Amino acid sequence: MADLASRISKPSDAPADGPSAPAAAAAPAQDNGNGAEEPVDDGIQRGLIEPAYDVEVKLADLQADTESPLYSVQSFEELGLPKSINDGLLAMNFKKPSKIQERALPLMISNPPTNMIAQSQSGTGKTAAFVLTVLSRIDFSKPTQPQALLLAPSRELARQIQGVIQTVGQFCENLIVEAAIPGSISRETGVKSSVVVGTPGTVMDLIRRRQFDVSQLKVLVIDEADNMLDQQGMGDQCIRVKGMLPKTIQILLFSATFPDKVMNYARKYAPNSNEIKLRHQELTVKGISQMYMDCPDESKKYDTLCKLYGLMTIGSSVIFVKTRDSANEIQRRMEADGHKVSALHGAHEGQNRDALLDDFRSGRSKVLITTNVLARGIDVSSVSMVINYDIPMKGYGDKEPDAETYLHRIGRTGRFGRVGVSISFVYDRKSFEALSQIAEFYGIDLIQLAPDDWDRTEKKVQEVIKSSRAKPDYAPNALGN
DNA sequence: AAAAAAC
Repeated sequence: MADLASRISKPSDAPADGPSAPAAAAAPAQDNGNGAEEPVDDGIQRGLIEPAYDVEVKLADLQADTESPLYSVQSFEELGLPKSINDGLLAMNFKKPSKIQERALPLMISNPPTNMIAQSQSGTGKTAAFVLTVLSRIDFSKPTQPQALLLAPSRELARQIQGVIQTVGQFCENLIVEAAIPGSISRETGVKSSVVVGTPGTVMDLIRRRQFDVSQLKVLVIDEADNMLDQQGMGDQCIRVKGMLPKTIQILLFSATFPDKVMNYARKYAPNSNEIKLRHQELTVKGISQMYMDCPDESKKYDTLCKLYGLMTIGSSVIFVKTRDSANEIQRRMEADGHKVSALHGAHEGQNRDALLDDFRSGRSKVLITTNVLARGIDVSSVSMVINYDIPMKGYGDKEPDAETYLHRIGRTGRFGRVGVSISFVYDRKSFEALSQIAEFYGIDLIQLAPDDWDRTEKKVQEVIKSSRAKPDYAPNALGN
């Protein structure tokens, strides 16, 4: 692959240009119209960023006809939730609803229950929004009667959501939350909780074995819904699961991305929904400084990765690769080269996966090499750098860049107003053009880094990462850590 | 040509 003639630019080249190139950051002044922000000259955002946010709310016919529903709330108290739930929010240091929460929550908790399709940038509080809705619908006097079902695309995300529900609901008496993931539900007893968070296959299995009584379910939440409904296999399972649930169940679909094609499925799956949708130019998170490294050939990607190790461990970092095998291979080589890294993917045992992620969350491990299994939803506030070792491609044959997965991957940093860095590796025309198309899709510029100008790379990355260590003054992450 | 998700 070391075809020097085919690479786009030498490391020492001036920033790439041309309409389809990821142009070097061209001094976008951040101006929120109130003059409070200093213009910056390098495209790097510093400190805590209040996300610019333009929601488009489309009301379901039912609610468009009524005047009563609140369209926006300024505080959680206004929602009129039980004190136990408000106490949970307080304990998590959730002081004020995020944008998505203030718009979506009143629509979701109102009666009669109405379906919702909600889109919001990564790290802006979607999880807490649907968790509050779920808790608002639970009758706590029936603690072992399943009343809410939440589906997620990976065991890691299901466990994380389970943790958020338990934390927000810590003052709710008799709240039991179970994860329906492989190995978690006892074969003897079956589901014995009011809230179930699971992956589609296991949930299907439990329902078929009659170990999960779905007759009293009030609400179905599908997180990462575009992925869940679009994926072959998971899409079918989601449809079958829905077919077995009460017809009146409230359906809530959440994601940071909803490609047009999948929006059609979503509207069929959750008919007559309220909708909150963003234009794709508004989907990138301002706090994430998106960079790319133009490597001379594929083998230099590994060398570059090793050079970045010192910067990766200032905070925590996630390295995304295409396959399980390359995750293992890079881990093996890095360890042989004296770096401490771990690798998490679907070939590992469930318990091993749980332990690896727990170590990463707690900071015991700081560099995690992984596949797309962790691209979506995973919330670890200390992640200050995301590396796209391989540019995400969709479908068979790697023909098309996967802009949605790119956005979800980089969204593992810059959570809740924090700042972070993403570095995408390109090394040939194909990877360069793929990244260019992604940049064009979102209407963004990427900051170019050159492998042989290490001083500049270090400076660019450090500027962001050091400021990311500052404590946020609002909205801690969804796990409250 | 991948990953994920069930037994």
